[in-house]
Amino acid sequence: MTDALRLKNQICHRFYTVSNAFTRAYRPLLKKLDITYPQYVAMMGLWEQSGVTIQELVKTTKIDAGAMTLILKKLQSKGYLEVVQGEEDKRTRFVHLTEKGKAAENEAESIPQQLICKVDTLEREEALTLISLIDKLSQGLESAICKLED
Amino acid sequence: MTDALRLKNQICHRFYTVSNAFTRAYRPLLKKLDITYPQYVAMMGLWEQSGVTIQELVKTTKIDAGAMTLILKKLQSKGYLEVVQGEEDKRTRFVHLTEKGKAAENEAESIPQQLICKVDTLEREEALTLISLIDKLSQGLESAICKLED
DNA sequence: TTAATATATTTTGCATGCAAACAATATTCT
DNA sequence: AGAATATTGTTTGCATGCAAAATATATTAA
Repeated sequence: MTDALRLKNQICHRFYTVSNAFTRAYRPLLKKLDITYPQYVAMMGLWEQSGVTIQELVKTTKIDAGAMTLILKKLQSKGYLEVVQGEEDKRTRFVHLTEKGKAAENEAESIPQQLICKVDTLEREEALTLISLIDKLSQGLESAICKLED
Repeated sequence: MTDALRLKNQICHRFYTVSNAFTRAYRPLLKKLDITYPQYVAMMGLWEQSGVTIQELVKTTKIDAGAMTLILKKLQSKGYLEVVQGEEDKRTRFVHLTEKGKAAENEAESIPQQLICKVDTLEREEALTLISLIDKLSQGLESAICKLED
C-alpha cells in the first residue's frame, strides 16, 4: 500500500544493514589486535591524538559516553592505554596510549586497505560522492534529532 | 601519519555514526506505537507481507536471527502479531499480524515523511544517488564478508 | 561563603547484534 | 530402515547503544 513504508525505500534500513555488515567484516581483520569494531574506532581516535579527555574522544568517535567507559576499561585491560585523572579539573580524565597502544597502529595500518581490496564495487570517484552525500545527510540528521526531541 | 586510519576517511565510521543517529531520530516517532527501531523494521517487513516464515523475515529485514526471536516475542506481547508452527515442516514458524498489527500500519504511515521533513538536507535526486551508491557498496560488502571469513 | 546549578564520567536497566552451541525436525545416503 | 547430515529456531555469553539516574567536582548566583 504505502510505498513510503517499504523496506527497500528506507535509507535508514540501508544504514542499519551496512553498518552491521561493516562490523562483521572488520571482525576477522581485528582479530590480531584482539579488539572489537567500536574499540577499533576508539583506537583510531587515539592514534590521531593521544592524551585527550574522555569527552573529546566521545566527541570525535561519536561513541556513546556510557559505552566509552566500558570500552576504555577493555582497552586498558589489554594494555593499549592508561587513564589518568585531570589535575586542574578533577572531573576530567585523560586517555593516554601506552607503547603497545602506539605500536598497534603499525599493525592496523594495513586494515583499511585489506577491507577496500575486498569491497571493490565502488570506484574512487563514486566513493567520494558517497561520502559527501552521507555527510550532507548526516548534518540534516543531527539537527533533525534536536527538532524531533521537542 | 597514516591517512588511511583517520576517522574522517572511514566510510565504515560514517555508517556507524549515521545508523546510530537514525535509531535515535526514530525513537520519538515510534513512541506512539511503543516499539524500538529494530521492532519497527520487523513490522515494516510484515506490513509488506504477513504470514511469512521467521527465516524469510530474517532475510528481508536482515535482523539477526537470534535477536529476531526476542523481537517477535516483544511484538507478540504487545499484541501486534502471532506466531504459529508450520504444519508440513514443524521446524518452521509463521508470523501473522493481528488486527492491531495491521492497523498499526496506518499510524506508521506518516512516520517516514515526518523524518524526511526534518532531514531536508538532501534533494530527491541526491537521495536517489546516495541510495544507489550504498546499494553498490552493500553488494561488495556482502561478498567481502564471505572472502574475509576464509 | 553557601546554596543552586552546571559539567564530566560512571552506573543502571533494557534492547539488540554477533558468534557459537543447542534442540527439534527433515532430508539424504547407504 | 537407520545413521549421518542439513535446516529452522532458540539459547547463551559477551559487547555495545541509549536514556536516565547517580557521582564527583566546578562554577555561579545570592
